Amino acid sequence: MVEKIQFYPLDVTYKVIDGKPVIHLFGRTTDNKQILILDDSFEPYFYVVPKKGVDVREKLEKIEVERDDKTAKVTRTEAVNKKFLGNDVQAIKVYTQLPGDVPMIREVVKDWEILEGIYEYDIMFSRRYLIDRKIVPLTLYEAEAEHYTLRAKVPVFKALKIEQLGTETIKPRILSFDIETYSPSRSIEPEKNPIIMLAFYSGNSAKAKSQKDEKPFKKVFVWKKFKTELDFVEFVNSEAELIEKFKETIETFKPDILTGYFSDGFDLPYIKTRAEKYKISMDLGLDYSELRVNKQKVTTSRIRGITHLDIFKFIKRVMGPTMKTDAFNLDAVAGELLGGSKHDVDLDELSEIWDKHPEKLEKFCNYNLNDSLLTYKLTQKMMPTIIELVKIVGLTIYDVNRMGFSQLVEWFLLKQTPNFDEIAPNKPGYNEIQNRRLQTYKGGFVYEPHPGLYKNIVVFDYRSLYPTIIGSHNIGIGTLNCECCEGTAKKTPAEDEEYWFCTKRKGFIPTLIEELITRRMRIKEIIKSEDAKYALLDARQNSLKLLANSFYGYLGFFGARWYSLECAKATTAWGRFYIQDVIKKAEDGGFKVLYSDTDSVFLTLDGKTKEDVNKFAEKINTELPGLMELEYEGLYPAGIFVSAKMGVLGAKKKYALLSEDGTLKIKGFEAVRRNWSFIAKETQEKVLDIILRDGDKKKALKYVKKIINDLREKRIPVEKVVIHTQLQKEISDYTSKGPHVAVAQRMINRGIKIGPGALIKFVVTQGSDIIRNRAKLPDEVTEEDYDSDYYVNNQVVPALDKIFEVLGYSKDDLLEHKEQKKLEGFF
DNA sequence: GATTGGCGGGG
DNA sequence: GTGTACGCCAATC
Repeated sequence: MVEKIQFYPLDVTYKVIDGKPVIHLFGRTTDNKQILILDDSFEPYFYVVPKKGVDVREKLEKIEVERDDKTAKVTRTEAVNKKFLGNDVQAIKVYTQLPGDVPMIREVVKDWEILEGIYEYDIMFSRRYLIDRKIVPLTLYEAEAEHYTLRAKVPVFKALKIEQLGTETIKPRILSFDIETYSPSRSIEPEKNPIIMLAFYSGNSAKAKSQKDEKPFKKVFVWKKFKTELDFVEFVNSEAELIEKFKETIETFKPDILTGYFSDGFDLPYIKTRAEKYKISMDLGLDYSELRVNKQKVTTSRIRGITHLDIFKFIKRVMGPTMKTDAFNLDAVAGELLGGSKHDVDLDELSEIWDKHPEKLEKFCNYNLNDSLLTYKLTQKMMPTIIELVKIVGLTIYDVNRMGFSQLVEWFLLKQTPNFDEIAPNKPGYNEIQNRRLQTYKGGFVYEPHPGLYKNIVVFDYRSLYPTIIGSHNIGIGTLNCECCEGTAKKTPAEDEEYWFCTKRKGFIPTLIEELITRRMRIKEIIKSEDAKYALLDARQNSLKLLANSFYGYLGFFGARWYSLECAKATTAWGRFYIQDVIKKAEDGGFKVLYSDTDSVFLTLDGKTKEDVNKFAEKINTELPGLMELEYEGLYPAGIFVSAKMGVLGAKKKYALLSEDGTLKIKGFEAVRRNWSFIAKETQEKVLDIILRDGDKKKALKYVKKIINDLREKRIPVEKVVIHTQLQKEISDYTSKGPHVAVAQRMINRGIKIGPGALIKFVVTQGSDIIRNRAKLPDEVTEEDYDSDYYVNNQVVPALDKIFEVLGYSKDDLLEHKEQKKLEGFF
C-alpha cells in the first residue's frame, strides 16, 4: 500500500542490500515520529572528459576489475554537455553498481592518455545523493512510500518518490548528556577507570508526544548509594548497569539530536571502551548499528539515525574567532555565551570521595547535571546558526558540525554545481598542496596613524569588502584571463602580474557570492523594519555573512578545489585599490586622513561639515561597481591614536573613540585585555574617558596622580591590585617560573589541587626579593602588604605612558609628586 | 626565521 | 565510507 509521508530528513547513510546501494534517510514525521525512508533509485557515478574527438564510451563500458572475489564494472555511460570552470566540455558520466566501485574504476582509467580528466570520483555517495536529489536536511519533504521489512527501531518505508514541500525547518528534540569518570591522578584512562556518573538534560519532556506543557527532563545515574533528596538522582548497581541506562534513556527519549561537550573525543569513546569491557553492545543506531568511534587525527563518534552534535567543536570553530575567551573549556564558554554559571566543585576530590566518603557525592551529581544543562543551553543557543548553515550548505547537522569554513564554502559550491552544469575541479594532490603552501601574497593596505588626539572623526568602511569585490569584479577561475576580453577588460591593479576577468559572462563563484550578499541584505532590511523573530533572522544573516566572508580565504586555501592564487591576489589588490582611492579622494576633497586598515578609513572633518561628508560618500558610491558600497560608520566627537612601541608612527589597531551617543570604543588597549590588574585597566579606561569626553588633559593628569597617590597611601583595596594569569601547563613543566607559577606552587604545597587551565590570582608584595618570591595569594595580604611602587611603575604607568605621550607629557610628569607651575603653563 | 612538537577539549 | 582530516603556540635549531 502506497502512503504519503511528510517528514524532515535528519541523517543520511547508505547500505548495500542485495547488491544494490540503498540510501537510508532518517527523519521525523510531521506527526512527530521517527522514521526511516529507503531509496534504492540512486546510482553511483563519476565523470570523465575525453580528449577532443575521441570516443571512449565503448572502452569504458568494457572495464571490469576484480578485487577480493568481487567484480567492479561500469554499468553504463552517458554523454553529457557540461562546463568545467566556465568552459563547455563534452563529458561522459560513468555509472557503476556500487559506490565502492568508483575508486576502483578510477584507478583503471587514471593513466589513460585519451582522457583529458577524471572528476567527482571522491564525493561520498550519501552526500552526492543530497546534492543530486536537491534534498536539504531539516526541511519538509513528502515521500510516496510503502512499508518495507527491515530490522530497525523505527518504522521503515521504501520511497517511490520524494519531493520537497517547503523550506520551514523542524524543531528538533535535543537531549544533552555528560559523564563523570573515576580519575584519581587526573589522568584519563578509559581502559582502567570506570564511569561513575551519567547525566542527561533536555528542555523537552521525557515523553515524545506532549508538545505543550513540557517539563524539562533531568536525570543523573550513579552507581554508589548515598542519602539524597535530589529527585533526579537514580541509583544503579554497577557501571555496567549505568551503561545500560545510557542506552535505555536514549532509546526511550528518542532524541533527534544527542549533544555533548567534546563528546566526539571524550564521552562517547569513553562509553564505548567501557561497554566493550562488559561486552555490552552499543547498538544505538536506529538500524541497530553500533556507535562508531573513528579515531584519527580528530576523533569522531557517530550514531546512525541520531544526530550526534559535539557543540564544543562547533562553538570553537564558528564562534571562536569572535569570542573574547581564548580557552574553550565549558566554564569559560558558558560564562561568555550564557552569562556566569560557575560551579564551585573541586573535581580532584571526586575520586577520593567516591572511595571514602560516598555520603558527600550529592554535590557532584549537581555538578554533573549542571554540565549537561550548560551543554543543552549552548546547543539551544547555537541551533539557529547551525540550522541556517545546514540550509545554505545542504548537508546534515552532523557534517556541518564537523566542518571548517573552507569546507563549508566548498560544499556550498558543490551543492550548486548542478544548477550551473558545472563539473567540480579535483582536490589537490600532495605535491600540489606543498606548492600551494609556499605561495604568499599581499594583504590589506594599512595607513599608519600619526599619534595624536583628534576631534570630529568620521569613519567609513566598505560593507563586505572582499565578497563584494569578488562579485563586482567577476573574480573566479572560470572568468580569469579569458580570451574574449583580452585587451578590453580592465586589468587588476596588482603590482607583479596582470590579470583581468571576463566582462561578458558572469562566473560561477561571483554569481553565488552575490546571491549570498543580496540574500543577507534582504534579511537585514526585514530586521530593520520589524523585530519579530529577530534572533532567528539575525542567525540567518550572520550565517550568510560568515559564509560570504569565507570565500576570499577559500580561494587562497591550499586544500581548495576552486583554489586560485590569482583570484586571491586580485581580491586583495582591488581591496587596496579601493581603500587607497577613498584616501586619495578624501585628501583631494580637503579632508585629513588619520588612519585606514584594509576596509575602513578614519577622517577628520577639518573644517568641513557633515553634509560635505555625505556628499563625499555619495560621490564615491555612484562610482563603485556592483554591490560595492562605502558605508558611513559614524561620527566620533573625539579620538586618540597612540604611538607604536617602535618607530614614530602610530600603532596599528590601537585607538579609542568617543561615539556620539557617549559610549567609548576602545580597540587594542590593555583596558580590553586581561592579565593586567584591575587598577591599571580601570585607570587607563578612565583616563581615555576624561581625555575624550572632557578634553581635559589636566584633569586626566590630576586623576592619575591621585591614583598613584592612593596606591602609595594604600587607599586602593587589595581586590584592585590582583593580577589574573592562566596556568598554561603543569607546574613542573615551566622552565621559567613567573610569579603565577610560584603562587600555584605554593597553593599546591598548601594542599589546593590545581593544574593547567587554572586561573591564578596573585598580588605583588613589598620587599627586595625577586618578584616571584613576592607574589602572594590575595587572601594572604592586606592593603599594607602590596608593593605600591610595583603597581605604579609596572602596571599603571606602562598602561598610560603612550597615552600621555600624545598629550605632551613624559613618564616623569606622571610620577611628579607636586604639580609644577612651569608645566601647567604649558597648556 | 623556519621547523618541529605538543596540546587543546574531557575527568 | 566514492573521504579527509586541525590549527595554534612555544620551544628549538
